[in-house]
Amino acid sequence: MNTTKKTIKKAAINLFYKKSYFATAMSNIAMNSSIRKASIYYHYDSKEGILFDILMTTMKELTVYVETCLEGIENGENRMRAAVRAHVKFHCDRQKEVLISDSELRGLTANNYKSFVVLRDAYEKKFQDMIIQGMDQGYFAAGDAKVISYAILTMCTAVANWFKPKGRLSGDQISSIYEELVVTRLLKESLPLYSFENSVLEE
Amino acid sequence: MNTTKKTIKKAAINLFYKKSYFATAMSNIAMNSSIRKASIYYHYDSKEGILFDILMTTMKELTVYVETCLEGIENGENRMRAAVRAHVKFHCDRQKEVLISDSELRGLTANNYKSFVVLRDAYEKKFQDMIIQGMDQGYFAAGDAKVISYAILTMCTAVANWFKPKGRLSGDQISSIYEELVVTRLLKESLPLYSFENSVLEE
DNA sequence: GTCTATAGCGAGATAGAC
DNA sequence: GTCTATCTCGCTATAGAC
Repeated sequence: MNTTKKTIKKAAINLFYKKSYFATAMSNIAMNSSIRKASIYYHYDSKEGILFDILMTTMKELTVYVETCLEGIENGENRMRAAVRAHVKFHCDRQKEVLISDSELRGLTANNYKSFVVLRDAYEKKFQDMIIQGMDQGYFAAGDAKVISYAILTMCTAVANWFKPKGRLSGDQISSIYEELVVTRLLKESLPLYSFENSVLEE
Repeated sequence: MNTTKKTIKKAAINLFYKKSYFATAMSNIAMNSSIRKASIYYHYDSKEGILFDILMTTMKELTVYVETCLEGIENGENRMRAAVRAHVKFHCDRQKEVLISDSELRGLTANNYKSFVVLRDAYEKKFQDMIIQGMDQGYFAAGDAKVISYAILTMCTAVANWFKPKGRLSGDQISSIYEELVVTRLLKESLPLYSFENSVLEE
């Protein structure tokens, strides 16, 4: 992707985040890219094209990032820990893009919407499978796997709603807190007492 | 509020939920209210006036509902349980309005935005205070109270993102699951072993 | 209280010069 | 590849009849 296109995309990310997709005009994007609005159409077919580009690349990069962080980890609990860490970290580092991904899907026409949802569902399924496997094999506490998956994913995703880049805690610190909250508390809490010592010794 | 105004508000809620605030035109609202768009301006000053009405009444009703559900409950843990149940139930029952409240704040001009945020912050502070008190008094496990508050509130709020009115689980069932997830797992998990029996017997 | 008609504006997108 | 100029459309909001 050439420099101008990158500039346009970055300006769009800032504006869609700040004002929302529909409230952002092509002229706004143009002004923030130091270009005339007609020139944008050399790089993108339409306004929706910009949104689609942002959404797809963000979703793909999230998927790749989490996969990279899981590489080489065999143990199921540790994979879950790494996945939560990576998901939360990405949602701190790429706050604007992921918030757009969360709230601007209604800006997509049917086909583009479908393309995006395929990626998102595949991503979410990986988390669900990790949780279900843990429950099946007993290293995570039993529970309604679907609901617990939603609870965990939405909780980790929502970090992007309140994270402040210059706040008290860094993205890494928040990732660590969430790793503990999710895996130690949410997923392992209700192990029966008699197995508690075992589960500690086994790790 | 008269019948016509209620009809307009209800149509707006459906459209803002489905298409977003900015993508909804006054003519859309008019059509779904079986009225001409000019007639809307007899009931509301502006399009933003409709949004503001929806946001404020929803926030106020949420606050009143949760307060009502807490009435007469003294025990701190039980208050937290009731608050989570009520919050989640409301987010199932009033799914459309709360999703608008979550994603359309950028449609408000400065003064209206401030008015809304005052209500929202006051509401969230009640949850935070319950959590902090529980940690101080030791019936909730220690942790970063701020982050845990955010984690809990965003997780419970996000139920509105995936809840399906005709799905497998009712709002009441989901409320129960979340009550357990939040209070038993997230907030009580890491009590040290020696106090575990005590904390069970004391309840 | 609701209507028809329209003002006034800014949007997304295109044409064609350079 | 970027520009100026412009098309066409639909938006929020208002005027004034009934």
